[in-house]
Amino acid sequence: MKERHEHILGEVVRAYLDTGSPVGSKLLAEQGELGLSPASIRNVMNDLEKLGLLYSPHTSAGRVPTDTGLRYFVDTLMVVDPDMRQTMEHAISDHLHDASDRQALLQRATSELASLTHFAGLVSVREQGVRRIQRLELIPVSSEKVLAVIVTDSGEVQNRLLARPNRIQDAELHQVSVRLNELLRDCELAEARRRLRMEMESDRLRVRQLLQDLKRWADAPTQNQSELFVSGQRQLLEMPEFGVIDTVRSLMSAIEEKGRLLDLVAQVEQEKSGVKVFIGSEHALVHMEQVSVVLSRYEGAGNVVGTLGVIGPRRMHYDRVLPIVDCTAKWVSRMLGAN
Amino acid sequence: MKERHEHILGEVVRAYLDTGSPVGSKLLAEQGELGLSPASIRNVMNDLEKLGLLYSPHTSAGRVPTDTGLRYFVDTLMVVDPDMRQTMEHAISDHLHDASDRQALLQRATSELASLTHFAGLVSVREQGVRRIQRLELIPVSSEKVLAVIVTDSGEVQNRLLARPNRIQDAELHQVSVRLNELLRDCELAEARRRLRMEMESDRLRVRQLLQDLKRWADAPTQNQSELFVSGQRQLLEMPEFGVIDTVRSLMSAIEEKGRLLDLVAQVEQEKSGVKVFIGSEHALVHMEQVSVVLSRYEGAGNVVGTLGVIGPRRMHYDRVLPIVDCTAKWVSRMLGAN
DNA sequence: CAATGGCACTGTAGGGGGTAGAGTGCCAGA
DNA sequence: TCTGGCACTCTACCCCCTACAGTGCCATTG
Repeated sequence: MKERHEHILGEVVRAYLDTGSPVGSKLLAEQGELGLSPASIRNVMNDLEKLGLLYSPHTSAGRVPTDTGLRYFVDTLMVVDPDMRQTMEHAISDHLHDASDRQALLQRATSELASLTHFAGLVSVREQGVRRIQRLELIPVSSEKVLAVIVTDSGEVQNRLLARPNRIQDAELHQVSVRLNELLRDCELAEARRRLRMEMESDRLRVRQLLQDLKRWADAPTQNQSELFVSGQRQLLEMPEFGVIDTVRSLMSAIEEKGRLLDLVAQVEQEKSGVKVFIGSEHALVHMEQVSVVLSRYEGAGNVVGTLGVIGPRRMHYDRVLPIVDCTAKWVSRMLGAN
Repeated sequence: MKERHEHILGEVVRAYLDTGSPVGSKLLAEQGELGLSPASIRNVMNDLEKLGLLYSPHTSAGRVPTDTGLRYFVDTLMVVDPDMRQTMEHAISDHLHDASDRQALLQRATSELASLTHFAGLVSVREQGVRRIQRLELIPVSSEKVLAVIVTDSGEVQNRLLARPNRIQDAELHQVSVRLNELLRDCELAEARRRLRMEMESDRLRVRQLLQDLKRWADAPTQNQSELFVSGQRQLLEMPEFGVIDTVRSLMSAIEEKGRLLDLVAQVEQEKSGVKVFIGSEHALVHMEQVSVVLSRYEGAGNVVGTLGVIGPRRMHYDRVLPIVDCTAKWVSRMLGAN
């Protein structure tokens, strides 16, 4: 591909990203970036159309970049303004650096992604491999309830209210707590279940019911093993390309059917790191040909792995969005690593 | 108002709720419910229009009930099918009865509201009056982090990860925990702040930094003092009346600007209990004249008070939605009371 | 006197035709 | 190799027109 072709493709993409409407040869010529007459530009555009990088909606409209055209732009033509990247990085670190816990961190990450890009921000968490119990604590809450707190090695905290065994004293409860901690520390979930069952059988602790409850908890399919945080859906409604209610509808479905979107995409990038872009039909999500997804993987201590990014219209300023997603992923990784 | 007028108003409302389009005299006559000719029906409809209960979008369209018309229907004409109510009650209790904690309960309540009504379900929680600390626990998590858990008298649980004081042993940490429990038990937040400050000054515990962190936590504007759970926004997109993107937009804004919606409405029903309905412009939310809100108050142990309900199109089957909201509120109250 | 059938009136939805504008492809000429 | 010119094509939009639905009013009827 000749340099001129690349140049013109770049201009078409830029103009299209700015305006959203098909761009014609006249417009580009008047813009004066390339010092060519409309006719010459038309010739080149014709070539680009034959190459499958542009296409015209109809005879008398301008040209719109195809998915492949945008991909070419993202992969080879796009340059990221270092100043802009710097600014973004500041904004991101400002918002993330003092998050109090993992939950808060990820929540802020989504909302920061959303507010910087004006699209919907997504963050998914997945525990890779098996979780270990790092700590288990029983806290008397009332005469009938005990609060059980479990901390896993990935820094996740889970609470549950359990029934308090009859007439058990705070002190005794504390002993049970200490004993269970010895028993279950650094235990995988499966192992924990096994040990709890054994403990129940020996019933040394007069707290059969409590153990039963704990075991039931451990038995429950660990639903939040894969979570998804989303924010800024509303901003998608502001996008002119989503004037058609149908697109919004499928977009929202895709987001609400939580896992599917990210699971699907996360599979693809199992090994790779760095930012990945799925433009239009590349992600093969039905009815979402007008939608692009920009994702990056992040990692933290204790086998925490996740994917984070934004979902928005195909026509987005990739040169802005990519660095934002990239920086956010790096910061989240850093903060989870320091945990 | 004569019986015939009421009868016809009822039929108009029912037909409108079913179809969503203006209903004409011919349709009602053919339906055969009232054994009158179109002309007679027209006369009555004319009266109803003068009374402000119906209105015609234009000369040659049928009639649509006004907000006042719908209100009259809801207040005096509507009858609730007891079988239907029974079925709903079963569905609701099935989904709520085994919720593990408050958070889970309320979350389920929203999603149940949403799935039964096909509109968006809302549940807000507000701590009425001052919260007291019922229990505070410090749990060592790693060599650098301590998990602080606070249980309030309303049964709410909050976690936060704090920095672990240098070289402090588990045993000592436990002592601090016991000591703080004595100090802060049954304390209001303001009082807790005061005591923490005093404690910090005397610095008996060599854990100044930890106390500082705790105090900062207590200082933070208690954001989740008023929470809002929402689910089923997506279903709103399916409603034909929201074909116009603008309505959806304002609806989503109203929902996202969390508190405003419910706060505003909750004020109105400070003292009253039971289900309240706000039809169209009655709630005075801008751009939401086509939207109705059905709410009910619920109460739980420990000063927990909240509002719960659905938000949907003005054209909703009130005879279905009202009992659903009512039952849900009753069940949530019951379960929070038993806590 | 209440109910009805008839009739003229009115506003909307939706289809057809006509026009302005934008952009293209191609070709001849510099 | 680039450019200006020209014929061509397609859309967006405006306007008009008709079909239709439902009304209000009035004279008539039981």
